[in-house]
Amino acid sequence: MIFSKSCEYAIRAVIYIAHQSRNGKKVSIREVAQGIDSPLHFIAKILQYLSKRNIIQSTKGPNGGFYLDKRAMKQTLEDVVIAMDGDQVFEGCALGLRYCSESRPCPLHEEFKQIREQIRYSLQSTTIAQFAEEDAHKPILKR
Amino acid sequence: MIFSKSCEYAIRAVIYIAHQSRNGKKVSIREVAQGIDSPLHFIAKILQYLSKRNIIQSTKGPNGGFYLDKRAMKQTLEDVVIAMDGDQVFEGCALGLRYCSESRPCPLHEEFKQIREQIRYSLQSTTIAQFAEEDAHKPILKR
DNA sequence: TAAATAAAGGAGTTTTTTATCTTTTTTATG
DNA sequence: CATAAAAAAGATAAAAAACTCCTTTATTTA
Repeated sequence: MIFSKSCEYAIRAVIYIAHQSRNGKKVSIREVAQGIDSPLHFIAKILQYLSKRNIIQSTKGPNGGFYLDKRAMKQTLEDVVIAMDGDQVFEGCALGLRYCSESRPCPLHEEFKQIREQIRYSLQSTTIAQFAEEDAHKPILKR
Repeated sequence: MIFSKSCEYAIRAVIYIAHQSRNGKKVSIREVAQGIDSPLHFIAKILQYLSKRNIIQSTKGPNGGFYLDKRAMKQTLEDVVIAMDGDQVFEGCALGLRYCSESRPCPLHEEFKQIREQIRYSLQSTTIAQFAEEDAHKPILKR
């Protein structure tokens, strides 16, 4: 698995919220959980964390919920991934070797450097805003 | 992390054993653990498992240890990874969605299909035998 | 054949990740 | 201001992954 479960849920949630908030609509924890088919209480924690990290926004009380402001819409999936899993996805050695680096590469270094770069590139070039567009995700996330 | 810790150790161990067994030398658990800087008892379990799965060979008793026969040398790193982590590394959806497939792709499907293919290709094109060669891994695994 | 060596096997423990439940705080509105 | 709606916070719990220890079995060799 490239991303942790938390990170997978986070990405799915951000995509869902982006899509739902295209008309300024806010969504509750319950809606997110149903919309992306994730455990209610677990996604609650994740949303709370993403909110604290300013990846998403939230307001309490009636008509409150989670949404994305303009600034947040400009972020990329890379930001979400880094918030959740840090940058070992892009930086870490495939063999888990601490010493591994450009100057002292492990046997798989060159191969995986490319792979990591491609992962980073893919995530960098996908902005959250793209998911807000009308049928940006015809294949809906749920089920 | 692309691979599990067990898988990382497994790859490192196989590379190490391949290199050591280039003159028919067998290596003990202790040697492997030191050689690749891994927990002794943990790598013992992994080697045991790899041996049962016929990824590596072993003999008991004095002068025994782990080694690789001709057939094993012809395997690729893909075989090692599949033995340890199964094929979700190559097959699974980046967002952990069960429904995700060619006919019903998730929003990141196409991007990650390429990434997974590249991972598979890299591992397929790296045979164990390559690591047996004299300075196939100048940057030694240890430390 | 006894002793030593080395892996195999079985049975834990610890740590991390994933998941749940309950209480508190904030906010809107009748 | 009372009530309800919603997220924030805190405290556990369950499951999985990582890691350890002890006993058994197989093999060599003196």
